[in-house]
Amino acid sequence: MSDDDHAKEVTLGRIETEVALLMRLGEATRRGTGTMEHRLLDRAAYVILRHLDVAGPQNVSALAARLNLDGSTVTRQVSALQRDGLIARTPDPADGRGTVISATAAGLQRMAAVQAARTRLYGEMLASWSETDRDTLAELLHRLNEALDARNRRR
Amino acid sequence: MSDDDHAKEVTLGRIETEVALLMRLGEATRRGTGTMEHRLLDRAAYVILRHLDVAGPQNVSALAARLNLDGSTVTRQVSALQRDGLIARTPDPADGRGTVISATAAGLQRMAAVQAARTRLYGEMLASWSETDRDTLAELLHRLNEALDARNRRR
DNA sequence: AAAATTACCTGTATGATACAGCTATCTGGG
DNA sequence: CCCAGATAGCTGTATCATACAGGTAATTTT
Repeated sequence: MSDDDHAKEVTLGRIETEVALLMRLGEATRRGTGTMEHRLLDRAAYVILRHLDVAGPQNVSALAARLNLDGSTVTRQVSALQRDGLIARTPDPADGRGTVISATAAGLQRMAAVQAARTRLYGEMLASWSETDRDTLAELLHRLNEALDARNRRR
Repeated sequence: MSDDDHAKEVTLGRIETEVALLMRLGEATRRGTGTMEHRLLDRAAYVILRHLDVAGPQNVSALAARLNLDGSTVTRQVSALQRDGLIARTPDPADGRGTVISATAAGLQRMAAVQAARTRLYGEMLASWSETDRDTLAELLHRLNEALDARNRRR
């Protein structure tokens, strides 16, 4: 193995390490902030509402595919969200089997509150960072996610 | 709000979005690769073995504190790992209450295999990236994790 | 119009985790 | 030296997120 290959290997190992760590820390953070605004929405509820916000009303299968979740999981999450009045189910006019899920005003508001709390948290944590570094992090994370997503979908 | 503040806000929002997405994609990837080398170790087992590898034998409480997990969770994970012969429990000579957890050769080997598989995966996914970008990603993720960790511990 | 597919739901199982309570051990102030 | 309180680890129990398998109803294909 050449020196270059070795350096590349080391870097990939570091990325692997840091992503694994981030997963754990992210979990812990989500749980730790539970007493505050976060407990308002659990994990899946948040991502579902976010997705409905950016992508608009859609049916369960579309959500499941987009979020890499089993349909049954989304069904249950959606049921819980409906119980809490955060989403509404309406029959799909174009397909009698389908139900269209749409976020309610309350749901969007709740989601926005959690989002704001989290953004604030990142603001505090990254207060000492340069704007350039923050920007670069956002950009590289975005590209990493694209790569992960592409890989997940391909297989 | 000044233009600068606004830009900062936007960047933080992007980071929040991308981290949330990464959590979901990471989960999906972990599950999706389950048929291969990954199924050899479940999530917590991997991080425990990794930590034992880098930080050496230690007792349950130390592991729990380091990994931001409840002691009971670590106890159970460790029991499963012991059942599979991947770690060994020995009484702590310095403290009759404690048990020292150490990775076995089999455990380290298993962990290394998973690590290699994941590193390979990142290599494929990030094949088109420049070495500079990969390096920057590793560095910024590291700093992000430090920030998250500091925040978790403070509270 | 029968067959195949799709959408959603429900039953059931698994895994990771937390919290509360237990026992054994340790430690520091009288 | 001894007891009160702290600590280490374990076990019981609960919750949550998720998957897979199977069911029903509606749709699409042939």
